[in-house]
Amino acid sequence: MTDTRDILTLEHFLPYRLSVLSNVVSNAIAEIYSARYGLSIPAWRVMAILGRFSGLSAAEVAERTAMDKVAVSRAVSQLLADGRIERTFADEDRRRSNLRLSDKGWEVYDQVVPLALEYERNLIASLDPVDRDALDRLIDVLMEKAKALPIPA
Amino acid sequence: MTDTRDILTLEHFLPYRLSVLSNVVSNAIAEIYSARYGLSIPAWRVMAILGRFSGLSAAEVAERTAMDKVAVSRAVSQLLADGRIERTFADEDRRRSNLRLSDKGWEVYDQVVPLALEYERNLIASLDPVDRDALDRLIDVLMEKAKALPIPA
DNA sequence: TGTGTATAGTTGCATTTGAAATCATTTTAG
DNA sequence: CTAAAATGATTTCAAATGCAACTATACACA
Repeated sequence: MTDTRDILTLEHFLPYRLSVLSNVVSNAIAEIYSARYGLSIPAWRVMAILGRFSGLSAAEVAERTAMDKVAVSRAVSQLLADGRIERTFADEDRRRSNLRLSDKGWEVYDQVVPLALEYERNLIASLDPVDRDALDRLIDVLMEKAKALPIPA
Repeated sequence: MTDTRDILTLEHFLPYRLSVLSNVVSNAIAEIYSARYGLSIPAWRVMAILGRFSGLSAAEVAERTAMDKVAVSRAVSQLLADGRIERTFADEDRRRSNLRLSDKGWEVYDQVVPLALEYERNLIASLDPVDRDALDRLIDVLMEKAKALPIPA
């Protein structure tokens, strides 16, 4: 009978390491648009996804950004108020919104995106192509696994 | 003169991918202790670090967990109220706290840690040893780089 | 010693967040 | 055709979070 105690070493615990890394990176990116354009993280996420897929509904934005629908709703209000997106409602179902960047929104988008991409380039600059592929693959594998894993008993 | 527009593809953008992965994993882990033991994420982080390094001050907890000192202060109050940690103040500097798990705290710790470790094991179960090493190394490299990178201009 | 500065930790306040309730519209079933 | 259920989106309210101000103790040095 052993009475050894399991010890959790945070600095080696993958979930913790991911969380710290993700926070540092997200905060750095947020600097690009928060101070300069007064965009919250949710607001920028909405703009980013609309830059890629124009005409999505609020629910589709939520799904594609992994955001809460309340967060999307609030970000959309703010962006509408600032004139950075436009909204119509679908003819065939007038509950359903159609969201897209306005000209003003595209201007912001065109300023922020190159900076965000540059940050990413710098971040991975020290990785060789093999490492970059490995990183992409590992994230995909972990993501799939995490989604499939049952909530621990 | 080209007028191609940079498009940010969120699903390929590393900071976004990290954020989503980290959220999914953190939420799964939080399930282990939040519902069952009424522990918030900050409270559990404090317990986890005290299980590893007993006697730390609040500031040292903050440093080692990458938490805000206000968050630590509040988590400490809560844990004291629940009787899960004990606090004394250092003789040589009575501002400085000494925090440690109580017997009751260790009981919770001993329940949660094996489940957290099991979750981690399951998460990386499909990675071979080479991939696991690569993952650890890549996180370290990115972490160092992220800390060193200037806030984007 | 006394005065100014630094440090550990807490508290107050304003903002953000999230869950649940609500509103409006559409779809389904009888 | 209507009543009930479902869906897209917003609002409400309570809890979590973060910054700045504050308290208490310690240190520096004239």
